Amino acid sequence: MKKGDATRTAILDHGIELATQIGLEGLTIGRLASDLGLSKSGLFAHFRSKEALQIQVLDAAAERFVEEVIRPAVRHPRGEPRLVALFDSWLAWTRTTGPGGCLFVAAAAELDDRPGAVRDRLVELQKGWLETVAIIFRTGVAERHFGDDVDPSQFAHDLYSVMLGFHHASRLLRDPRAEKLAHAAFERLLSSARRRRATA
Amino acid sequence: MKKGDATRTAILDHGIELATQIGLEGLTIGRLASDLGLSKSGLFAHFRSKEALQIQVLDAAAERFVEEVIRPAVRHPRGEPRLVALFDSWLAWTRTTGPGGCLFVAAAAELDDRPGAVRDRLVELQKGWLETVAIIFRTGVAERHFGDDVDPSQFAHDLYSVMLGFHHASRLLRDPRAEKLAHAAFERLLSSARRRRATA
DNA sequence: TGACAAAACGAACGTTCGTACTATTCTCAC
DNA sequence: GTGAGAATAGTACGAACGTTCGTTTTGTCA
Repeated sequence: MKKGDATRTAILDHGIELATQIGLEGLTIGRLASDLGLSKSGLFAHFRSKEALQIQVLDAAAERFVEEVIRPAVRHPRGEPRLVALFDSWLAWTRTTGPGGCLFVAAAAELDDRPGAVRDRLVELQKGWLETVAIIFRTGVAERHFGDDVDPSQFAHDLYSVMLGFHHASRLLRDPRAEKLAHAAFERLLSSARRRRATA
Repeated sequence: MKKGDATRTAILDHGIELATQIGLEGLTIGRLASDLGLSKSGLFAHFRSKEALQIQVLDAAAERFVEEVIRPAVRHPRGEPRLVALFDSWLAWTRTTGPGGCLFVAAAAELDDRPGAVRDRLVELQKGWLETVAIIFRTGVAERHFGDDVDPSQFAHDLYSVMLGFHHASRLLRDPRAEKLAHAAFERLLSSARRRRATA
């Protein structure tokens, strides 16, 4: 059990890249196979349905996401520095994943009206991600960087909105100011979450 | 030339709805035809390629968007009230369009890596929309509701980010708090744009 | 090395896709 | 009411889709 796992990994790696560009539904077994120099049936045998392939692509991407975005961030000091690191590594991630930006952003819009196991898995992953952001934010409340009157899940939602906005400006509009806009929005978000100085 | 235009309109109407749910690419001539009780070839004759159909669906949606979102908003007083109205009518729009939310949000993620005439048209429309938001914001600066140190295009970008976040929470996550989260984010955006009272 | 399993192959399936033709039916101005 | 032209239907096409099957190649360990 060695060769098989190697190809499977290669398939998923390329699958992530492809799905980011043309969508999880647009991801095609034939295309995937010919890109990797495999036969359609040979590739198909690894997964036994397209749905399984899609889910495993999602899971593989999530694994990489944890490794490349979350893990590096939690090495930074709790609170605001960790959040800043998270934001930065997320920005880097959208470049890393290949020319398509972030798979999860692409999949979110694609699957939001398509019930099924793939959608369910994506929702799970996204909820987990938002929860992670909220948890990291809470470390900032504990460190007294942020006010305890700020709802962590609201903060997580707002931060993700910033990221979605960046993705839109950067990937669709090809706006060269995208990164600047995102940083400004992030800074505004942070400053509104910081502890009020004099009041109450 | 009367019957033809009627069917064409019906096709585009249903096309908008369908494209919102399954994407502009997933939008299929056969499906569209059978839904409307037309033959594939009969429907196809109205547009002479799928690309033309997609672009006309986009244009039809844009027309409706102006009618349902922008026009009602500009009937409100310049400045902040107009912006609030715009935000509210946009929220209403995501419900109106059918069960799929906003076509443009869905199309944005789908087409961001697919070069072609459809993408070009979408980018045009989106830039126009952001410009409209910026213009409305400027009326608020003129009315001294907002500070003149705020970049209108940054504001437009931030507002659209809030909308993207709402779409994500509402359509993918089915979060019942989606609307509340969006309103809070919008309020935070507004308050940070308002004129500083005492400083500088 | 030989035996057994894992992995990849090639061909075919039924379906659906977009598009190209031709033929038929409908609509409306005269 | 009829004739012209628009609107729709019908049929066929090549390609690609996901999937199944039986076979062949490759890898692994006793």
